[in-house]
Amino acid sequence: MKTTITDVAKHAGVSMKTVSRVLNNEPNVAKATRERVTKAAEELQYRPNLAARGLASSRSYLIALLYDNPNPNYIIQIQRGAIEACRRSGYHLLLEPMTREQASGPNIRSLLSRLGVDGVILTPPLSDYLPLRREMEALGIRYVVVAPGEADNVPSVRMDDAKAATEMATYLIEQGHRDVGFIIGHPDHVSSQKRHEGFVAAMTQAGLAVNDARIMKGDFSFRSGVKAAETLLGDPNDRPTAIFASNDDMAAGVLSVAGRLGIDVPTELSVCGFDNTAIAQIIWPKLTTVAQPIRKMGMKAAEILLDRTSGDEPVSHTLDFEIIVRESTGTPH
Amino acid sequence: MKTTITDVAKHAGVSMKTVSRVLNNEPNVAKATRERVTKAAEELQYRPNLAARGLASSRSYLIALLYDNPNPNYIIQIQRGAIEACRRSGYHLLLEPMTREQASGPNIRSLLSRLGVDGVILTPPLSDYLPLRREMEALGIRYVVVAPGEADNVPSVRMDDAKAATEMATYLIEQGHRDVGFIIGHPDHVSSQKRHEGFVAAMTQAGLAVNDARIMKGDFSFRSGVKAAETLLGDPNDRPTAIFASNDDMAAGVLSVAGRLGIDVPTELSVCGFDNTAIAQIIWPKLTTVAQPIRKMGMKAAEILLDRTSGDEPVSHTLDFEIIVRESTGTPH
DNA sequence: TTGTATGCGTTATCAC
DNA sequence: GTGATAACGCATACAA
Repeated sequence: MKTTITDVAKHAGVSMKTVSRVLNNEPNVAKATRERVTKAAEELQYRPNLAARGLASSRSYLIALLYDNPNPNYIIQIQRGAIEACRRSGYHLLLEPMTREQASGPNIRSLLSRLGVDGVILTPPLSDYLPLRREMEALGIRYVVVAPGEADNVPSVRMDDAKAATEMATYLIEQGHRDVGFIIGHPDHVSSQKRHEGFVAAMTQAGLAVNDARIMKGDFSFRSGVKAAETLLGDPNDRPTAIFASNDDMAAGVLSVAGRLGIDVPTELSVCGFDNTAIAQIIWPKLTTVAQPIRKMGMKAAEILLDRTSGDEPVSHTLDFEIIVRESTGTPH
Repeated sequence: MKTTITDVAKHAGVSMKTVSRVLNNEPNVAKATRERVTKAAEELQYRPNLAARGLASSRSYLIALLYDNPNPNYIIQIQRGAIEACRRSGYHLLLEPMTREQASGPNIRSLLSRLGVDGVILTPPLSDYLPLRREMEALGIRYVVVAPGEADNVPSVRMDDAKAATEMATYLIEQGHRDVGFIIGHPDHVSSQKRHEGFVAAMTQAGLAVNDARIMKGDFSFRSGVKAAETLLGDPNDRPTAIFASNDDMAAGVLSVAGRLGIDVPTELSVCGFDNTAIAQIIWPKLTTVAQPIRKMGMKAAEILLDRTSGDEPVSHTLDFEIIVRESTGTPH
């Protein structure tokens, strides 16, 4: 039924060690032998046994993804990227959703050590959860954090929110907009602050005044986008020609208010968001927005974990975002 | 560093076999011995090694979730449920995203057998992908399909779309609506047809005529919802008092048209969707919709896999949906 | 370039 | 009830 490495060895007329060498692409095998073994493995439909391999090498060929209360799209993309990297190295991805409470509870230690995974990926908000990191370090488990708030001295993968916001605002300015409204995100998120800073930087760089009346406070919700837009667009004689919302949900809120007020987008008003979530494409007109390299972050995180050659110095990678121009922005008139 | 079963045995003054017995809750162990072993394991912070256990028992303690082009929210919820069930049994969930092409390619066989998982969960649209199922059967891998189109003779977990649509429509009728519009989903999805059938059944049961002019064809997209609503609501003198869209995206489209036309929801028009996706709560007014028991389906699927006691007869489970009433529906006036 | 012997940590077999 | 001892399938020193 199950063909083992010994069967292959017998079939190829070599020792199991040689088979092992071939299977793991180790050097020092004659070309002819290698081919013979490969062929034998093929014929016997040999598949290495993960458990046996793991036991012998004291590796699990597994890495774990830890997350809490995920934004489904975000976490799915992280997963995609991580899995892609795993497959290239014969690894598999284990899922471990957990609340902050669980992450700090007494069980986390047993959970982590029981897994016996070769590495762990931490996603927000777990990325900034220090007790969890401590635990991993105590257990000697390699880990990479995704999009941490602070630039700690740990392996991490991130995106430059401020730079992205600057670039998006600059795009708006280049389109000819001079009077741009901005809706800030939830005050508890580091990204809110950074995106706001990035926006201000772009305006300043362009020599444009940042009018406080055009800066609204939101909380990342559709509803808060609606409210901000009602204020921003309330006076027909004093409206910005563009509104930059800190995320897509709020931008969608702006769009709905514009529709209600009979303001055509993008001819009378340009609207852009941030995150490139599903709603950006669902809604109409489709949103111009910033796409975070989420999939790539997941991939890179896994790669860092799987790359055993890398030294001990923690590597921090900043990946490129992308400005996605759709139908919700244009030149003012 | 790593405490093994032998360490625990020594510490407790018994043989490793006895420890194994205790750990696996096997019978034939004196109560006192059992306690002594448990205590020793506790003190030594013993954690069983997955790989070793798997090798010896020829089980992997892993089940795999196969999916293709997932709706993020859907798959995340399936994952949550499956993981919950897995944890209760000391299992872990492996993720295997794959396209239909991959699932039918030559690699699938090696991938499946290499995994050595103890079971596989298939989610739509892979649930109805027969070649994949064949492969699993040939390999002798246990599997459960989630929400298959046809009621085959395989273990499955599903929801009754038609019944849910009937119940939702009945709710509308009970609110006093007599003239209800309906937007059909994408023609390629089995659920579209079933939801339509369910709607018609409710109307018929209530003795209400199903006016063809009130039945629109959509494709599950926001845009198609907009178009359907424009037709349905175009004539101020001939409008339905409620619109039932086959999914939330289309319902959101209806909402946006209503907003543009100055039709107040829910006082002048009731709108409801299906699926309870994120947009149902993001948008305003929040959508009345049908919540599929997605998490539970994932959980049930995993349970079926992990329940070795169940006989050979394939079990099909139909789980309960839930009608979620929010702000987008009310009584007509 | 190839082979032999041993061990990884657990479960399973059988004897006591 | 309990305990030796042999698998499980592979990797890894160490030899040859």
